[in-house]
Amino acid sequence: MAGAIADPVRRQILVLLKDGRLAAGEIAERFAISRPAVSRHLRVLRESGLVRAELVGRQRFYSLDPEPFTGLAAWLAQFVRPSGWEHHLDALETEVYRTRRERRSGAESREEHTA
Amino acid sequence: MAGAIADPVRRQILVLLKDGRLAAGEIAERFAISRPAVSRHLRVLRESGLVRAELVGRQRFYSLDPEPFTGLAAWLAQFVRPSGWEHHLDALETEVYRTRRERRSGAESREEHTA
DNA sequence: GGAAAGCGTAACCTATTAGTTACGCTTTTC
DNA sequence: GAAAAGCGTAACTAATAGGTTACGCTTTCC
Repeated sequence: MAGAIADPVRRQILVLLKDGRLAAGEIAERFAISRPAVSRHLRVLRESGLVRAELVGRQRFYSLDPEPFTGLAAWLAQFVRPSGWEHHLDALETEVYRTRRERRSGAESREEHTA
Repeated sequence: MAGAIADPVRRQILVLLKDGRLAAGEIAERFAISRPAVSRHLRVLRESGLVRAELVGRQRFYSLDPEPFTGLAAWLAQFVRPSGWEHHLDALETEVYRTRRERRSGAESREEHTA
């Protein structure tokens, strides 16, 4: 996931998709690189779950899947101080975790390990 | 910046520094890889502004610079659904829990669900 | 002053990544 | 049914990333 966002082309693709779904060709023609190159970027985005493909005829429409972003946002929230909804995330974190733990009482006691 | 957090070792270093400053050696001994390898990760983090080094005697203390995180957080905010607390909670629960668990186990080997 | 501690850098090797061209498979169009 | 449109995949190449060992520079310690 974090690796998927590391590439500038992929980040740009995500921004493009923010306005709605686009066919693979429509995405590709907005970049200087070859179409297969874009196609593989799309595959990376697909495999990391950031994007979903929808087959319509011979076209492949790509659209954002916002869910995985939340994970990174939550991770990032550790480092960002109080502002916006990230703060809410941070505040919720403890609560949510506690609830979870209580719910699944007594399983999986993963221990620390300094590899 | 985005490239800096793409690497799991570097992400882990950032998490370590969340609790306060650490000398280069203290950081390095928490990883299985060689000290020079960690040293170069630290350089990447330094050059991307996520971390700052402070020379004390023959030691180099590293500490977080939280400011650059805000930029990525802002970029990321574009993609997170702005509506629906319920949705947030539901979607976040798993992620937040996962983050917590990673924080405790210190390893982080997940993060690839490859649809 | 010399040994050792603490870190960074250099040189080198390998695995991964991002790009290219060539090609093949469906679906539409005429 | 043949041509063309739309996309993905394969094979290959060049660049980059991340790891290792060897080494050099300061600072502390005796």
